[in-house]
Amino acid sequence: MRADAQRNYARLLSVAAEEIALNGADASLEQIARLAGVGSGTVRRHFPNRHALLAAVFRERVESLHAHAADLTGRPDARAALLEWLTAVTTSAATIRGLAVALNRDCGLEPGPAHEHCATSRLLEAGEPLVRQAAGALAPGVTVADLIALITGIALATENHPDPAEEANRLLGLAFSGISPSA
Amino acid sequence: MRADAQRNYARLLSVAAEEIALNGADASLEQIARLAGVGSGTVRRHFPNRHALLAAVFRERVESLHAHAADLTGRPDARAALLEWLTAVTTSAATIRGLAVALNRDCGLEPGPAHEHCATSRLLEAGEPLVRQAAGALAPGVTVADLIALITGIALATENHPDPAEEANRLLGLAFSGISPSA
DNA sequence: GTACGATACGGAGGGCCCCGCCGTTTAGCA
DNA sequence: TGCTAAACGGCGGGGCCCTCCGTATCGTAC
Repeated sequence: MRADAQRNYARLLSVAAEEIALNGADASLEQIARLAGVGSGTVRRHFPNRHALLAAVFRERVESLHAHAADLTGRPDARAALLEWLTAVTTSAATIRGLAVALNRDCGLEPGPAHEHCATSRLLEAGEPLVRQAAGALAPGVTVADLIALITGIALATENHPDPAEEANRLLGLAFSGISPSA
Repeated sequence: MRADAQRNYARLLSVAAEEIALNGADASLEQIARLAGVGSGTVRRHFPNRHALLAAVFRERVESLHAHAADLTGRPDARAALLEWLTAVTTSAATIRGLAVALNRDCGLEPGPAHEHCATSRLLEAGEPLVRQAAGALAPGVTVADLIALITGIALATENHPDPAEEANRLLGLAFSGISPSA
């Protein structure tokens, strides 16, 4: 990768992060190009579509959640470990504008090599051991995918709330323990 | 309202319903105008913004859910009644393309007279008695708003699933009884 | 230090969309 | 039948996405 390409890539990533934080996942790619001082073609060269840009912007955060999950595996209280991780994911999804949308969208991609390395897949990988560990304490049939879908949904639904993270975590807590537990 | 205006309104509503079912809540307003055989100005005259169009398109369905809730109040098993209604709402939100997005968006409106009569408010009104009845069987602090938010989120998150309604209801069931009930 | 090939860049152009506006048509009443 | 207010259609401005291609720049080989 040429030096100027690297510079532009970094600039774009940083500007895109700000712009997405400001305007959500539908931020204007042309505006990002303008703010980064590059042509619109350069954006599309580095990121062939919006999804690629979102993935790149959120990559670090997703990796950090991945690492967090790794830290939690093997904890004596598997249920608490799972809940801690789910809370961390929820907080990120509800706090970081655009992340929930990005997670939600890459569920709609056709399978393929790109799909295997997308943010959602990384989260599924990360959470799978935690779910397996806690399986005994979970309702039958619960999968990591269910939990990630639920969190994504909760984050999307609380986007307009005054305090998204708090509200999202409250809903997560309700769903985890049960809205109407006395079955 | 003049006769021609009524005709156009009806045509627009019907065309919009099809087009939204096909392309989601972001369907092109100009395309709707074209299909209805009217000018784009006519669309904007009847529906000053996209949200107004969505509200009108989904009005009947929301009213039907409202009525369903009324039918269920007073049932002996309050918990089952609530769950039945939530299931109906979930099925609608997951099946009818664009409805979940519409519900999610009108949470973001500034308060005002329009906000009081929006689809979400109608659902809140409808569900409130059911929640009150079932309060004894619910986790402390649960509100109708929580449940509607959760359902909206679930519907958004399962939009890309092969069978959205089934998956959405499965997630609803999990959240209702608890993902990890043994608290 | 220079010359060259590959790589990356920028921006113009086409298509679509939303939105505001205004001249024209038409429905409904007198 | 004539009139007026309501409703209509579509034009023009602005924005965005996307493709494409001539140009500038980087890095290397000599």
